[in-house]
Amino acid sequence: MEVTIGKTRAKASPEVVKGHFPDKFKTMQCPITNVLDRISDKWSIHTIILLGKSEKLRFSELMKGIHGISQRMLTVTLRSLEEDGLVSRQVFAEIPPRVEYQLTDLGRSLLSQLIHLSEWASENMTKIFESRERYKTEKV
Amino acid sequence: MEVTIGKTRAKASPEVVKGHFPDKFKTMQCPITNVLDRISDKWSIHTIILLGKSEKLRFSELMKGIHGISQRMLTVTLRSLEEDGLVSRQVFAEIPPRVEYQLTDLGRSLLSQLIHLSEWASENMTKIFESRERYKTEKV
DNA sequence: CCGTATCCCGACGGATACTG
DNA sequence: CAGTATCCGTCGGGATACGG
Repeated sequence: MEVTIGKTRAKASPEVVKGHFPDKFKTMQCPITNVLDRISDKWSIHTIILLGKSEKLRFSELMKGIHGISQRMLTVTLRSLEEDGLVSRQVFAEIPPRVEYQLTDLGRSLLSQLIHLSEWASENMTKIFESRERYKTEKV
Repeated sequence: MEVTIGKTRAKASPEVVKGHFPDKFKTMQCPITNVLDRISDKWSIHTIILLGKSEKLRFSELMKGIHGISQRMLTVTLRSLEEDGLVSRQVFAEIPPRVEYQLTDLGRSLLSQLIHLSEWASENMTKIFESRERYKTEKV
């Protein structure tokens, strides 16, 4: 597995090469990096894991389930998950409006990976915290 | 597996509750979130994967291997990986100086998780890119 | 209820210059 | 070589207000 990071633009104009890279160049990065960037997003991970626990969830249910997320970030997160085909969105023409989200097959296949990752985190966080403490005191 | 996101401060003073949360409160988040935050960092993932390919690597070798990273971010990344006990750092008292980094056992156990994740990414990125294209055209 | 639009602050991280 | 220190632009994302 070859992972190329950074911008893989062939030959950009010099004034673009220097300085910061605008958003439009992000899509031209290494594909794996590109995909991992989305996946590794904090809110995305938790949204997917939460959706994995229930078949379908409404917007407001997700808000309650993901402690600390703002309405804006939930919307943004759900849109990009939908864009990537990981989550499906169904709007009901009712009053009051109802919108239901659920994982797609692709989303569920990612879920299992994320569960492994978060299990690793929960199994090893004690070691990590101990290591941080050790590092802190050594620094003093 | 219960995942609590966000700030779990019990009762902060009102003027702190409102507005942004400074760095010092990040450590008081949910442990799993806390650990995942570090792990899901773009540069950390690639540093770990690169270190997984070789037994030991020098600072300059890592610089070359991780395309696009700055000296500053490599230093910062390596320090936090060392702090978390995922990477070990060995300094040789030579002129010119030599510093070698390698994964710890903990780091290697994380590596296998990350490899699974990036294999998932490379297996499914076509689907994801197709989905993004579809989304884009639907939006028009 | 489920968003979108706007404002705005502060963290992230690149560029650069300097050391042991 | 392997960093550290500083400056500073960019942008993620919270708060808020409003729309269908």
